[in-house]
Amino acid sequence: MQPARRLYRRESEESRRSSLISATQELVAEGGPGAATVRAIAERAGVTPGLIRHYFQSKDELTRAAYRALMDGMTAKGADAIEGVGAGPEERLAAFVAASLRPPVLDAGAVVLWAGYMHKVRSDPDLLAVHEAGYLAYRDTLQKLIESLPRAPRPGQTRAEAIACNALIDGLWVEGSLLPSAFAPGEVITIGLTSVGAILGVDLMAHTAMLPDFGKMLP
Amino acid sequence: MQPARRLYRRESEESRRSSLISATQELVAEGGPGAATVRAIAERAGVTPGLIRHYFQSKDELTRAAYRALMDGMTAKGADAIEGVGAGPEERLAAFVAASLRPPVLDAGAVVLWAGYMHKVRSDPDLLAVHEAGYLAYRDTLQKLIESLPRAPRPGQTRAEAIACNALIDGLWVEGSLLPSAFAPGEVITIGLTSVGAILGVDLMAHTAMLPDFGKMLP
DNA sequence: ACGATGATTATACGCGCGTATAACAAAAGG
DNA sequence: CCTTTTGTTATACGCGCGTATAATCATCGT
Repeated sequence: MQPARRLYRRESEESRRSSLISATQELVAEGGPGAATVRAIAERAGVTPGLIRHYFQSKDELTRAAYRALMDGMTAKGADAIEGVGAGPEERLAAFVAASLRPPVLDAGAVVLWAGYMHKVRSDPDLLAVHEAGYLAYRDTLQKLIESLPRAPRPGQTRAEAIACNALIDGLWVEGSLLPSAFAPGEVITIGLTSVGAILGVDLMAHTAMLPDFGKMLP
Repeated sequence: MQPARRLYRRESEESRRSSLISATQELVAEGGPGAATVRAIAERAGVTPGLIRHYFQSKDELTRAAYRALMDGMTAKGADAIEGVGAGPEERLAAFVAASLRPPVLDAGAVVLWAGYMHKVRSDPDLLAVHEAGYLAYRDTLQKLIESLPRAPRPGQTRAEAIACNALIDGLWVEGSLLPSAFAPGEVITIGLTSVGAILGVDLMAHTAMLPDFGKMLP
């Protein structure tokens, strides 16, 4: 008598693909790129290893899909944050900055995941394009928010400001996620708002009334 | 007749260790953590794989040594930049910022190397300590430079400013290295100096006369 | 009810990994 | 010049990797 063959249900292609992509992201976030083996991914997704190659031509293709999904998700969360927020340009910008420096965007797993793919971004033209598109999309959103501020900028000024604010937010995102214990609650958001305001010459801290749970964090 | 045994020279422990560490760093920078196998490292260092285990108890120990060396090297380069620079606080700060945003610190290989170790930083207490020490040392240097500026800061202000400037520099370092084609020559340094100045309320661009080759980059 | 379809499982293969250990030879001492 | 020491090479082992392919059975159209 041999062991019973494993029972299973058929699922839609979309469901399987997203399960496998999520499992890949989780494993990379938890243990780095090396932890995302086909066997581990399959186990996390509740299937057997062979199925991966039924939906993706190779592990590399799954890897690319997971990176694409990460980038899309991050920009989507940023866009969500300025949906339905009051009409004031300062308020909208403050909401965007704060959303980028708060979970689920501010998350150690996300940073490790992003970092884990970095070397592939350099060597794989396809992934480089994904990265560049994601980066520029984020920066473009930021630049449009900056342009809507009531100021009279010199030509080329908003581009430089958008790059600077983007870099500032990125840096806070990384260190705030990686060394959360080095910061007081809400400190990262406060520093982000204050500094973006200083770069742009506006007072964003005066427009934080609508940020969820932000008032409670301040001393 | 069997193939001749490979000739070799004996070398000092220090020389071997640093060769192996350099080889590890190069390989991670070029192809990510997965490319730094014991066989590849040994070949790059001009030895055979077994020698690695003569100088390091395990590959993991070599990995840790390589990360430590990266962090030490980066902070050392930052400290070098303010050695022997004119006495003005603004000049010294400008030199420090510029040095962080220019090769050899601004380098795609260094970013990939740094990113490649990120997941280990989270899971290995030893590496986390190295990272935290390096991060805080850099931030501390920055904070001391900020405190030397001719201003009257509120209590706690310089800490927040140092965090912000550090994050800004980090973000520019990453994107400037990863997407060099997205920036004009010297643009990253200009944006860094302008934005750090804006955060601190000083004009650093007025103190760039002593920066090597910087004037030539401006339009 | 049942046969066709293809999503899913099961099994196997070859390769490169990190590691362990024995054989060798280059340098140093007497 | 011969012996000792030990830095270095050579070889092997077991494991887990990504991949390939065959067997199976859940589902669906008729």
